[in-house]
Amino acid sequence: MSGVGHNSQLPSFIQRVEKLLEEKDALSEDIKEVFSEAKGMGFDVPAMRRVIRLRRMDPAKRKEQASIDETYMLAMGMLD
Amino acid sequence: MSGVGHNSQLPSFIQRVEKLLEEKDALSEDIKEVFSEAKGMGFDVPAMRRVIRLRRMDPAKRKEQASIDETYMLAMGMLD
Amino acid sequence: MSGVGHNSQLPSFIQRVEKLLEEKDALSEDIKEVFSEAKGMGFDVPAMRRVIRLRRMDPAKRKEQASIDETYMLAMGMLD
Amino acid sequence: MSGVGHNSQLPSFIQRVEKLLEEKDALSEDIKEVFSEAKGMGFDVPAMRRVIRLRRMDPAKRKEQASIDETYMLAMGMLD
DNA sequence: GATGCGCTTTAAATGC
DNA sequence: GCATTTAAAGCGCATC
Repeated sequence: MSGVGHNSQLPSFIQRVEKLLEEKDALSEDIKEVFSEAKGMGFDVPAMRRVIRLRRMDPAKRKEQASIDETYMLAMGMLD
Repeated sequence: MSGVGHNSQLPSFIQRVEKLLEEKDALSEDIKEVFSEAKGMGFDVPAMRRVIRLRRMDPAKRKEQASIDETYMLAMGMLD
Repeated sequence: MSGVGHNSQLPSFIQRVEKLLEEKDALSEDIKEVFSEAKGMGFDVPAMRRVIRLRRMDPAKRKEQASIDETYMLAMGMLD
Repeated sequence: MSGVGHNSQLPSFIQRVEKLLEEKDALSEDIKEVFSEAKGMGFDVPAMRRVIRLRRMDPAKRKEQASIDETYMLAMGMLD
């Protein structure tokens, strides 16, 4: 069974989430505009996304992953 | 070919995006907390998400979809 | 630390997975073709997908979800 | 408007897709088992997935991407 | 060992 | 074909 919450409280929760979602949407728009501007100056947007993802990773974890990847690629003959 | 942009301008773009992403992350955290609070009061969080998704859809589109779905479900014998 | 596996065994595992992935890709292609054919006859593909998704759900679970959704939508004044 | 297709034909399309989906599910299970076996022998499954993804990319495209990534990372001071 | 759940990441699909 | 939006998969964790 689900839903023992008092349903009169539901609108408040829903509206709080919706307000936050609207703010998220606005930020997504802002990000899109930055990428659009960068693209207009000749930058490669997917590459920018990849770099940003790497920068957001923990550096130690990133190095560890790169090390394992290299080991596995070597074992697969992908580095010759 | 990609990347004719002047790379000295890249850090500015990247940093602008990263700042916006941090704000998005903060909002995601806020949303998570609202759902957590709602869950603590007995609400069904996946159901809340479904309702929110419906509310964010264009009403006309929502009705149209529901109508088609019903037609197809009827054709599939799912409504007996 | 990761990767105590004997790397000489890695290619076998990788190739087994890749073969299975190719078979999955072929099936995905087949599915795409069925939808394409259906679309060509006037069917609404996204609606078909929604119906299929519903059919793949456990019926009891589906009913339970629909019931909760209705309760919540009622609480949100979406059913008037 | 959607749905000019003759609905008596819908079940056939739906069932064809569902059959293919079941086959896909079976393959997904098989893949999961291979990874589970590999994991049991000490291999790093996420790393295996990354390697497989790289292997499935077009080599020229992969090289091109790596090159751009390096350029951008250099511009961001991530390679010092 | 397998089940469920929340979160993250990845892939697919839709629409322009 | 490309970009956005949406759905699915995978992973970690907790539990039984």
